Amino acid sequence: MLKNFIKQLRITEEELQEELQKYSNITVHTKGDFIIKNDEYIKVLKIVLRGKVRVYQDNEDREILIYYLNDMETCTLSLSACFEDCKSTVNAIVEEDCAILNIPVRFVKDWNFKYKSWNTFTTNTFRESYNHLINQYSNLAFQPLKDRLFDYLVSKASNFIVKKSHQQLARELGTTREVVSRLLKTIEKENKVKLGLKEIIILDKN
Amino acid sequence: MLKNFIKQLRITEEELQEELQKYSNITVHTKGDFIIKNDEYIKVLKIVLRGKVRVYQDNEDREILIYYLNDMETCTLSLSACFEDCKSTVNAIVEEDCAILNIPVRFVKDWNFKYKSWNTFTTNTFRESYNHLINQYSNLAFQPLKDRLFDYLVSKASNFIVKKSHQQLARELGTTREVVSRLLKTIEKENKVKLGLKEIIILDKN
DNA sequence: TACTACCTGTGACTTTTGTTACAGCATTAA
DNA sequence: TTAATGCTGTAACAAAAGTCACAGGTAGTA
Repeated sequence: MLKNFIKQLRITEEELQEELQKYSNITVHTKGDFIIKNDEYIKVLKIVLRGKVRVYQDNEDREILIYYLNDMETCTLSLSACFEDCKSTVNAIVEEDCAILNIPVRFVKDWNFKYKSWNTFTTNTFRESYNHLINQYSNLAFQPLKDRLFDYLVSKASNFIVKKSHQQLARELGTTREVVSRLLKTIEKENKVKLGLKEIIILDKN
Repeated sequence: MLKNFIKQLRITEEELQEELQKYSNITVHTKGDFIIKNDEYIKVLKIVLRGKVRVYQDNEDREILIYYLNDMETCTLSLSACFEDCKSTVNAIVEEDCAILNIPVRFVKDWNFKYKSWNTFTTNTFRESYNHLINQYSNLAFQPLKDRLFDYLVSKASNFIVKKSHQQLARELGTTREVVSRLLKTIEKENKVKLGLKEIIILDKN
């Protein structure tokens, strides 16, 4: 699995490959495990090799999704923490059993100037995350919840189907279950989705 | 002014200092000038040496502030664009006359692995911007507008005074003038601010 | 002075979102 | 089978934010 990662990232330097072998380790986790907890120090860079992790912020009784980590994705916030010792401001919880590559923070920073491919990797991670977050931000600012919900469904659908409960959707969008139920009903009346139990079928992507 | 920048960023490599001298140029702009326009290609990294620039996204009739650039601050989005040719998704407008350092994108990427101090600079820029944006994001998600407005006033106050019109505040917070006027009035009734013409005095920071 | 362009205040109304409360189903474990 | 738990639907109400309309103030300037 580490080899996949090395390949996917185009880590060509043999020396870096060896360092990765030597200093990183792979851990496995099952659904519901917390990978990162709010207000705890971040000591390793977490890269999801396989599985799915939800990274979110919470606020009293509500939450908002920051991002999902899927196969071969890196937690940008823990990457950021590698460059300055700091506490996490988010939680990360395993949604699908996963294998995680853990790289102690002290290496991540050094490698950044030592290995070109690592430099490219960290820069791209930051860049993509930043652009993604700006989009999220302006959607949150401008789009009514109904549109954000529908767009979210479309983005998360595989084969036009989203297998999530209203509660989950509410969490990820930073709202409440009742509101999601209500909005889904109105979207259904517009013939854009069909609602089932823990399953939503997208009928019309516009 | 370029020397200030070199000093402030701790750019120690003489070779990089020379490259900066050689390839970058400084432009001056007056209030109201657009530095970056939505949907235009980004060709240079913009660093504000002196002055103030407002970077925002717009959406039909409303806007939302992404960030302000003050003395010695770098436009993270144009930095991001240096690593992949792309169009701007924001506008940047001069709010206070300014001097801007322009570095053609092709250098920025190369320097990132060539000069350690440049690498540190770009990484820090990304890191700080990302953290800042995550805060903005979760405030937008969780805080009522009244609290965001008050916090914003506190953050922008110098000597407990904010010299902005309600219209400006509305723009920066992604809302409308009437809403700001109304909220400011209720905050004034709570004796937390005192309203004047184009001037708001903070009385109580809590 | 008179004109213009901003700026602020505010009432009345609408829309969106959140809250409370409850009912009915489905699924799983005991 | 029964109980418990989680999922969905929905009415009724409350609060927050946005919209419309208009009045009056201030400052610059022609």
